[in-house]
Amino acid sequence: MEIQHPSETIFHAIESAIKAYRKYAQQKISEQIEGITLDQSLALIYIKKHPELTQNELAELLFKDNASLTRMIKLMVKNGFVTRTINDEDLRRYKLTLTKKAEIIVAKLPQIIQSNRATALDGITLADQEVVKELLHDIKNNCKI
Amino acid sequence: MEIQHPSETIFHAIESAIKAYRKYAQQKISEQIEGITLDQSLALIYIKKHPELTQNELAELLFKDNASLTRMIKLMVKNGFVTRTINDEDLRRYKLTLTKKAEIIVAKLPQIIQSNRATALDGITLADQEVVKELLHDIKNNCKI
DNA sequence: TATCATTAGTTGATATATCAATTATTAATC
DNA sequence: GATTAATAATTGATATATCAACTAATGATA
Repeated sequence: MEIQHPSETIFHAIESAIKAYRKYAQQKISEQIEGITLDQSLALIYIKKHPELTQNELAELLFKDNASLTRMIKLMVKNGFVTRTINDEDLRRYKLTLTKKAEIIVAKLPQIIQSNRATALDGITLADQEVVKELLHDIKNNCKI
Repeated sequence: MEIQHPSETIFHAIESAIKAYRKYAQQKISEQIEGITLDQSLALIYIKKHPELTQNELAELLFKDNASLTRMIKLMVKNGFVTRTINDEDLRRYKLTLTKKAEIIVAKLPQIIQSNRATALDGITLADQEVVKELLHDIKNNCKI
């Protein structure tokens, strides 16, 4: 049985594109902000905008395993980006809050991220982006078990 | 500055789709073959088809760091999928060869992979796939520094 | 209200990602 | 032919991915 060579598939193209973007975005962030990863940056944005999110919900948004997120949060606390406090309404969960250091970072991020996205999507129409989003959404749904 | 929320972006859609596909593909492989990852499976296919590839070239095809691939190969040798022998023409590189165990696996893989891809791409036209591939290719090129 | 199921989060084990530094070999240049 | 540059692969340090097993708290139900 002859299958299409992996590097010719759409899946290869998808991985290739997202890895290139992540690498580029991380570089651009690192140029201006020290000691933070792309995912940590996104985590800060999410926490700031939706402070009520549970870690599990945050994990899903960031495409991370709960276990990974636990360790990521732990590291972000250690690195002084986030503080964790008890949530009196539900003792299973925690409240995550940005530190001042993180607030300063979050203030800088939008320009960087905006610029990264603009660079990555240069010359690509919004209409095409929507087509791609829909197709990717279909792939995702097709893969639900 | 208000930027588009990360989860609304095309990058989020890309990550979401590829992660769903990888998870699905891994599950389907695991159902039929024990003790091998999706990436290791792809590595076997590449090695079988292009035995002359260096580890660095292989790494690029699999979207892995050279360091990651070194460890992956080491593990595949340990797990009895691959043997490494000296390359007399260039002592810096190695020859990678599939073991019998791996040959049996590689014989089973095409059906599984074919089926996985078909499931993931169900209802999506080839024409649309090409559009997406092109757009992803553009993103990749835009992100080259 | 006692039992059971669900939810939120953690931990251990193992594999992989990433960057930088390093070794060994080969290629290029003078 | 000696020096330098480039290539192939490895290693160390640190972070993350993944699965399974686990604790603790809350919710549902009988």
